[in-house]
Amino acid sequence: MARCVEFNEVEKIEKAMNVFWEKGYNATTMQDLVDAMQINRSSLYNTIGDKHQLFMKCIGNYFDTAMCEIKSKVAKEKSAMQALINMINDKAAWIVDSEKSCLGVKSIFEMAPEHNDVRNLMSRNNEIYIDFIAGIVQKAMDDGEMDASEDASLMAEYIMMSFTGWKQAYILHRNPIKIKKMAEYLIKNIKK
Amino acid sequence: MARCVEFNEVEKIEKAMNVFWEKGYNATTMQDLVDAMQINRSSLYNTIGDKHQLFMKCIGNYFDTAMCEIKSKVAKEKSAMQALINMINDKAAWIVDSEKSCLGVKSIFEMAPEHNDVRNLMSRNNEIYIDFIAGIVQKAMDDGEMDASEDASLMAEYIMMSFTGWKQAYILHRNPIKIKKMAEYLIKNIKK
DNA sequence: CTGATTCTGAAACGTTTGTTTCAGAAAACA
DNA sequence: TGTTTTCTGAAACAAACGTTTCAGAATCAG
Repeated sequence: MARCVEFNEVEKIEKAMNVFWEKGYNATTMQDLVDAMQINRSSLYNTIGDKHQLFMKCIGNYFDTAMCEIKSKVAKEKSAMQALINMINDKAAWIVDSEKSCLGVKSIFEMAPEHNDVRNLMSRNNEIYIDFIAGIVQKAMDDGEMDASEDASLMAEYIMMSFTGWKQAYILHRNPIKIKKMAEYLIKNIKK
Repeated sequence: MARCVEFNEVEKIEKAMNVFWEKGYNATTMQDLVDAMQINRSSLYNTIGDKHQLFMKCIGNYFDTAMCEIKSKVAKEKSAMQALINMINDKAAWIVDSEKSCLGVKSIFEMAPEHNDVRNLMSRNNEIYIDFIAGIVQKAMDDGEMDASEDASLMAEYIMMSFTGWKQAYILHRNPIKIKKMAEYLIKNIKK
């Protein structure tokens, strides 16, 4: 028998993810990745694959983490509307706190338009995420806590898309107060 | 005396802009640019400068064009609120029509976080654009056509940021109807 | 036409890129 | 311990990158 793989793949993927997150796909070199992952080039190519395959695993992992996080946060809250409000405020705080952009958004604009495999993966993931949020929105509507004049999934997408706009504004102006106001205005709009 | 420059710089910049627009900064090669601009490498370096300088001129030109366009469109409309509605619908239609992403947004997410000169230029340009829209919003508020409970410049930014979200959604799902609904919902929200 | 100057095209530059190779170290089993 | 298999590290690879160079063509003034 021979040796077995000695590194935790998920752990390494996470480190690679952070590099892509910070620099974007094209600006990230294999050297950057090898350095950050603390792994040999050969092992990387043998176990994970080339740059593109690694990237795909990273955005997969990014989504899994995000999905996991939102689910656990929502589970802690009884009121659906309150869960949504928390989510919005959390996102607003996260946008302001994090130095980095958002790997999801960054990848959509950099890669998705010209790389079908990236677009398909992100599209599928995004749909799952939206569906989950739509479920909460529907519950908030059913409970009479939220304006029910619109479709739940449209509202879910509307909320999610706002986050992208906020990130853009924050990259440009670095004004935390503005983001806070945006969050407040969004909450006001979706409330009954 | 010697020869003088024989090409129209603005015209060439525009062609370069379209390449960056389609591919993004890092994925665009000098070869792509030389081919599209129909200009020699030497002339390019002698008159405009290197890749980064060319890019800066491109996003400058992008903004100038966008600013010019919005001003002429707004000038045609008497009602401020109607001008805003037209702008929103135009943007929604443009997002669906254009194969390309948006050079502005693309550059903000790809370049602005790590390139201060890009961020500064785009931040300044964006502010000018927002101020212009805020002026129209203010007029719509003064005329009693728009909900005046919020700050005009916040509302202007809120509208602009929505466009970024729409573009993201359209890249992922290519669903024109969804974008149309988003535009309708936005208009409903800002109306009095 | 002549001479001065600038623009042009292609070739060459030195890096940097993503990827592969391969000899040797490390680990598991008998 | 010996054998087998796999993992590791560094070096090497070809291709592509942004940029520079330079001889010659093109343009002007006299």
